[in-house]
Amino acid sequence: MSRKDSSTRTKILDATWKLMEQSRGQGVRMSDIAKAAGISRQAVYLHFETRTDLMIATVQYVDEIKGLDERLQVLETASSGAALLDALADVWGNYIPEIYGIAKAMLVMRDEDEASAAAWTGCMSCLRDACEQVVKRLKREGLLAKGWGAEAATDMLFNQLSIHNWEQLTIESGWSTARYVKHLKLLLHRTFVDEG
Amino acid sequence: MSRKDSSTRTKILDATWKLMEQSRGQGVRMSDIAKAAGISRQAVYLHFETRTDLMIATVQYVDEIKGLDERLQVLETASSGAALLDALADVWGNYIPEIYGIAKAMLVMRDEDEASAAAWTGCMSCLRDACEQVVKRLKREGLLAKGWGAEAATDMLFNQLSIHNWEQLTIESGWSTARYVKHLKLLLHRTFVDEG
DNA sequence: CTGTTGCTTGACACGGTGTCAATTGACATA
DNA sequence: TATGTCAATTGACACCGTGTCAAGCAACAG
Repeated sequence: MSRKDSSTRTKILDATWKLMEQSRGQGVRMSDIAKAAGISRQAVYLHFETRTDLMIATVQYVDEIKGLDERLQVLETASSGAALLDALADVWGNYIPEIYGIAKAMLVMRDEDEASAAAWTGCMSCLRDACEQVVKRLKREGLLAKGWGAEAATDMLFNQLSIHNWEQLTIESGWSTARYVKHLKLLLHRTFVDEG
Repeated sequence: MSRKDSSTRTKILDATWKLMEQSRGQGVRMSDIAKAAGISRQAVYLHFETRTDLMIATVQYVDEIKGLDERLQVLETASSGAALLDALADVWGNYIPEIYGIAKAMLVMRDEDEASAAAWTGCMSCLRDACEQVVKRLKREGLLAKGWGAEAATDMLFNQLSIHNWEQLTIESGWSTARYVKHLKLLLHRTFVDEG
């Protein structure tokens, strides 16, 4: 498709993705990636200038394949603000486990790397937009709970969807994804939806 | 007091703490700490075997001085489960900014270091206990909202207090601590307290 | 005067990232 | 068939941060 789809490049991206998922985004070296891709370590640098570069490219690669954007489009069909909240929790909550490895790697890098931070924020913007839409819809329907401004509610909703939260509840507290989604929905409804 | 209170050791702990707060827990090298403590880099290793060791000791040092335990004792005096929730949000929400630097450093290390993870979990256990107490109290009073078991509510409450959440809302979304505490309380009440 | 204690200095090993130069093998084109 | 180009290989090396080691030094105690 694009100018840069040499099969080697794709092999590297696939290898990176796979290793990141396997090791939950940690302890993966450039040499591991090279080995997994079946090439020399130096060849990786022929395609990606730095480790950061490679990670960002991988995130975009995964994003293209997994298509969060498209998944979020089911939100268009929701019949009410409350239904929107559920749909958002479903889509996102089931998406996280599919991308956790590379996402975690990005979360780690972003602490130390300006470029990673920017790239990640970009990736998350479509989710943030979705949060904003949901809040607006709730407000329009007069169902946004008392005490929440649109802005604060958006920030908080977005915050509730953070990967760290999923991480703590599933990996640390041992929740299943279904349990996570179920209680997330419960929290979101009680928090944001006014039960007239 | 204890066997290990040589003034040099304290100097190192103070320097580590200060640097961690200044740089938000990142990019602090052993040599930086040594310089800040006014000693040679090697002298640090005379007191702490590894970087991990030093971080754990610093966390305990800060914990002793800041005394989260004692602060949480005001919870004893709360008149109701709902008041407990507020008190918990107040105490913890105002505690985080005071220890964010070293806490962030631990959060980063714990991803790669088993010992750090264990130490951090230990530090957080008193907070988790507090969460459990609050939930139990709510339940006893019949005010724990429908849909929540004691266990799930505890996990979720603890999760809501995570430093990552504070980090995202304040540093990323620009909230003040007061705004954070206020909306945290709002969320906690709506989520967990049954308004008959 | 001797030992011990706490620290200094300087050198070094290791692991991971990133760079560089020389080489090879495949393929296209004249 | 000769030539040039492109992608990849090999091996060496620099840089950084952590952690180790050995030798030395200054102060203080018996």
